[in-house]
Parts: sequence; structure tokens; C-alpha cells
Amino acid sequence: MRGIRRNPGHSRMTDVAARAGVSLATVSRALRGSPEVSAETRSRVLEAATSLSYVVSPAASRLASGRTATVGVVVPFITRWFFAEVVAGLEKGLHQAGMDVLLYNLGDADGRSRFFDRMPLRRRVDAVVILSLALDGCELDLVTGLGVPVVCVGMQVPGCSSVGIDDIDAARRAVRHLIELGHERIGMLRGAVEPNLGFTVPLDRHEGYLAAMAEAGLDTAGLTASTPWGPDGGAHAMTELLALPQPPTAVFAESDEMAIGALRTLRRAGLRVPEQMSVIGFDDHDMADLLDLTTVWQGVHQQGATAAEMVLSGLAHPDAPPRRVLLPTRLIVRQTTAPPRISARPSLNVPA
Amino acid sequence: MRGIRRNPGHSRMTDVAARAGVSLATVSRALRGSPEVSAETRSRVLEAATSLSYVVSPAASRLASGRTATVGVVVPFITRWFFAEVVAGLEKGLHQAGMDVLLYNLGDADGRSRFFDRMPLRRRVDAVVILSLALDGCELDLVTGLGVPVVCVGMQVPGCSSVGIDDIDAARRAVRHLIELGHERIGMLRGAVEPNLGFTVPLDRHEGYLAAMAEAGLDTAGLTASTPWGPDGGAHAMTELLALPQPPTAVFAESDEMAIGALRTLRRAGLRVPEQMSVIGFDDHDMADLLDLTTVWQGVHQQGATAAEMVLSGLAHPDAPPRRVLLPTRLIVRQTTAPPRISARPSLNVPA
DNA sequence: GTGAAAGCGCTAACAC
DNA sequence: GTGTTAGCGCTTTCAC
Repeated sequence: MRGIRRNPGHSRMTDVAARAGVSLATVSRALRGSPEVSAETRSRVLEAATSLSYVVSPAASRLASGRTATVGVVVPFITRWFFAEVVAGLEKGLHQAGMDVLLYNLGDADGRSRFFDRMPLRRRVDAVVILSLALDGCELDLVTGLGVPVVCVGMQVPGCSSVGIDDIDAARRAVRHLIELGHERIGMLRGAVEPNLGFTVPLDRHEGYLAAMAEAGLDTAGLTASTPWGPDGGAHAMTELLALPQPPTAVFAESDEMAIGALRTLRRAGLRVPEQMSVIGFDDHDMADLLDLTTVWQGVHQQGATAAEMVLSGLAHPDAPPRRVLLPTRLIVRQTTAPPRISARPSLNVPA
Repeated sequence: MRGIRRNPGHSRMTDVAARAGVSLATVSRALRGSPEVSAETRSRVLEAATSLSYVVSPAASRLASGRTATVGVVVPFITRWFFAEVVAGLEKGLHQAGMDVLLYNLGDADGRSRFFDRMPLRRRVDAVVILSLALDGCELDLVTGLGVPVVCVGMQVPGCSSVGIDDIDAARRAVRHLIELGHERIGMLRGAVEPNLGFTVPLDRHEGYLAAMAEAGLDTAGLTASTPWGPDGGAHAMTELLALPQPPTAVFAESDEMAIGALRTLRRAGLRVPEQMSVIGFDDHDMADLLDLTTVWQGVHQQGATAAEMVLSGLAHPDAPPRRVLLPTRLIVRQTTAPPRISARPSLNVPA
């Protein structure tokens, strides 16, 4: 026999059609909920399908319709709390709509270039969601070249919908909190753009820090420590700032993970928080509450849910203009921030 | 015109064939690296494909071959550090082999039953990886009914390959560490099987705890506090144990997250760790190092990598018997465990 | 080593 | 409202 051997176990649409006593086309329509089918026919079809435990072949359906009912989710680091939380929100919204989720975790600069070299999304998704990756021109072309809607979380791309928060404003409010407590020497622990994934978050949060300081007429020279992102980075950055001839009395960490690292450094240095050093983080990480860390909350899960919703509406209304949603943030004051013990100026005195 | 409108932009295999001056079949063979194609022909085909920026249509390929080159990954909570880390390992290994990863995050008991009701994996994956879910008989049937290889991480299913650690043994060693330090009243903080996802980890680690205590002839009555999994659970469990007429001098937490919650309770209660209470966790969570938490390390990422490898070999050798891999664990002693300040027994005497 | 052709299992015109 | 039928773009058998 020529051609191809028939597939295993599964019953096919023809089987359902035969069993229900209708044509193939009617089964297809009934199963996909087309309004052209009479209620009576539909229920006969459904019954036949159930009794045969029939499931449509996604491959055949995709080939014939051109739709994949799949969305690609591209995430820099699935292991970071923030991203995992966004992915959870996305996954839920997408699966509820019957979409499949293809996960691509870049991991590092290497993984990133492998991804863009192969562009494994081509011809296999109806839409793409990208998290927090500032794309260069070339990458942008590759993504838009997919010819499907693109939704961004925590970043923007011309012509694409996006969700996020106002990082600059939120950072400014965090730093203002320290200023209002009376701090004047305020440092920032900043995550360097390590594997060069081009996050914009560090830039924006630093900008917010500078803005708040400038508004208050405070000096920032030498008070920003840039280290690799993450707890260890935060620990090192804190060490750097402590080594300053005149250390800050408070620090703003780009993320809670960095703040947590800073707390360790302070603990090991024997400095009491908040008495001798105030620390404020950003994100309201799971652990922030446990460590009594003052921070800035953002609705992370909801960013994922919103992105899912944007994907669905982008698919439903391909010609609708892109949307840009900014979700609110909120200062959460806990136990790691307090007024400086002694005014920061002239006679700062911190026992070693 | 009848039938279906042709798809957008993409060039098809026929285009490549025409350009390379060979037949459709030869293009298909060349592109998939069949050895039947001469080197010279292959390079002509590759060149033609590149110049047309051709990519095979996964849908067509799947329909014709019956293979999806996709694996479904089913995870209880992608937002938990452990699972995210395993998924990262899996994703990397699978993508390197050219497989797509479909992510299913159950999230809670509701999500779990929705998943098993719809069984969205049917006809769309070549293999399934399931993390830490003890499946009931019905679920098991649904999964094996997929007719594809199943790989388990952190649990077992008859007839399927699995990776994991020896939770009982690792827990026993953790508790022995406390015993060797001289502790006699040792509590356990146990995560209740909250949304009833049927994890076996809590059972095994508790069993290890009981075993170590029994070996040493120590009493465990009333010393296990079961609360919902997670930091808050750990915090509550610790509170419970502190309220005991005779509280323990050390606690073994089922996971680092629970240990971290316990640390907060202790901090708030003004108890010093490890002087007044020793705490040991499990997992070597990212945060463990930051909090100087003594714990049990396991190679989480590697469990994912091993599972990926099992998927690939299961696909390559469908008749090979299932494998069971137990990865090693290691006690990591940090700053949260020490000898009890006052001996629990009459006159064992360890200087504070 | 290469080509011809028969499907894979659906969807979507189009006709009635 | 329902049936007919022409593809969707590949993979694989068989023949040479």
C-alpha cells in the first residue's frame, strides 16, 4: 500500500459522523459550536463523540484552519519569582480560553541568542507574549516577522499591546518614603544588566530614585552600587555602600531579592535594621512579608492575567489598536524602614 | 473556488523543491537529515530553504507523521521555587532536542480537576512529564490512556520512569544532625496536603523524621505541627510548637519555605536562633543561603534535566524498561543549628 | 539516491 | 440546516 499507515487507537471525525448519522462537516460544525447546527443534531453529535471518546486532532485542525490555538510565552528566567508569577497568571487565562501555552525560558544571553537564531515560534503560534525583554532591532524584526499579535509585559514594543507598572513613579515613591522619614543620604542597590538581557526595569527604577532625590535637593553622587541582579548582588552592593567614607543611612533596592541580600550583609556586619540602616525593596516578593521588608507592591499575577486577556482580544479583533495598561502599585511599609537614628549630615556615627 | 484559501506568506516545501531542482520527497528527507540523501543534494536543498526562509509547517508534519515533537509538562505550582527550577531544567533539555514544551500549571484542586476533566494533552504530545503529583487511579488511567511515555519527578507511577531523591533518608539525616548536636526534643513543621494535591513528599519527610527519632529512642508525641504548606504555614506551625508546655529545642521543617516562616515567628517571639532554637530546612532554596539556614540540598535543576533525558530516551527506545533514578542529597550546615543551650537530659553539658 | 503519489484528519467554501 | 468536496502541507511507501 502506498502513502501512510493509519494512526493508532483514536477514532476520527468520520466515525463520529457515521455514529451520529450525519456528515463530516456537520460534526465539525457541531463540535466547534457553530450556530448553524440545530440543537437536536448537535446533541446527537456530542453524544456520539462522547461515546467514542473522540477528540479532534489538533494537527489536522491546525493544518486545515491555519490556527494553532497556541500562544508562545517567552520569559527570561522562569525561576525568578516575578516571572513565575506572571506566567501563572498568563497560563490560567490562556488555558481557560482553550489555548495551549508553549514555554520558552531563555535563561541567559546564550539561551537568548539560540532562541532568536532558531525562532522556534515560526508557524506554531497564534500569538506571542514576551516578558521584560528589551528587544534590539533585529530581534524585534524577528518577532514582528512572525505575523502574529505580540503582547508585552514589563516592557514595550511599537505597535504591540503591553501591561506593566510605572516603574519610575513607583521607585520615586519608594525613595520619597525614605526622604519623608528624614533620610538624606540614600543609596540605591541596582542590578546590573547582567547577561545583557536588556531589561529596562533597572533603568527606570534608578531614574525614579534620581528624580526623588533631585526633587528633595539631595546628593546621589557615588551612592548607587551596581552589581549582578539577585540576592548575592544585593549583598555585595550593600557591602560597597557600607565601605563608603560616609555610608548612606538608607537604601532603596531595585528588587526585594536584592534587598534581602542587603539584609544579610547588614546582619553580618552587626548593623541593626531599621535603627542603623533603613532598607526598602520592590515587588512585594513572597519573602518580603516574612522578613518584614518594606517594599512596593505590584499586582504580578494580574499582569499575567491582563496579558492573557490582551492576547485573546488581539486575536478576536486583529485591527483594534494596541493597548497600553499601567497597573497600580502600592507602598507597603513594614519593619525595615524608620527615621535615621542620627541626622545623616555632619556627624554621622555608626558604630562598627 | 471550493475548499480552503491558501495560507499567508510562508513558502512551502514545493517552493523549496522547485528552487533546488529536486522533488518534494527529497526536500523532506534532506531537511530531516535522512541519510538517504547525497551530500551534494542536501546542501542544494538547504541553500534553497534558507534563501526562501523556509520553515516546515509543524501542523502538516505532525499530521503526516503522527509525531508532535511536543511534550506536556504538568506542574502543581509553577510559582514555587522548586517547581520553577525543575521546569527550567526540563525546558532546557527538551528544547535542545528540538522539542516543544507545553506547560500546564494546576495551581489548586480546582485546576487539577479541570485539567483531568478536559485532559488537554490528548493527541497533542509525544510524552508527558508530571511533577510531584500522586495520581489517583482515575487520573492514572487518564494519563496512561494518552498512550505516550510518562516521566515522573518527585513521585512514582507504575511502569513509568522517574527521577527524585530519597526523601525519607534525607529527612532522617537532617534530623540526625539535630540529634548529634544533642537535641532531644525535636519538632517537625509539616506542610499539610492543602489543596489535596496528594504530594508524597510530606509523608516521606515525616517518616524520615520519625525514623531518626525512633533510632535515637526519642519521643515524638505532639511534636509534629501540620499546617498549610509555605512560609505562613511554617510560621503558624512554629507558633504551635512554642505554645507547647515543653517546647522543642530544635525543629525540622519540611521545606525551606516553612523554615523561613518559622524563623519569622522566632524573631518576633524574641527567641535567638540557634541559641534558643535550632532550625533545619529542606531543599536549599535560593533564600536559604541568605538566611544562613541549615538545610538539605538537592539537585533540583538536575532533576529536570534528568527527566528531559528520560523523555528523549523513552521516545527513542519505546520498549526499554522504565528507569528509576535517585539523585543524591547533601546536608548543608549553616548558622541556624547548634547544640541546645541547656541540655534536655539531666547532665549532658554543652557550653552555651 | 531520487521521484510519484497516497494519504494524515480535519475546515471551509459552495451547493442545495 | 446539512452534505459534498477541495484543499491545508507535509511524510512515507513503493518503484526505479
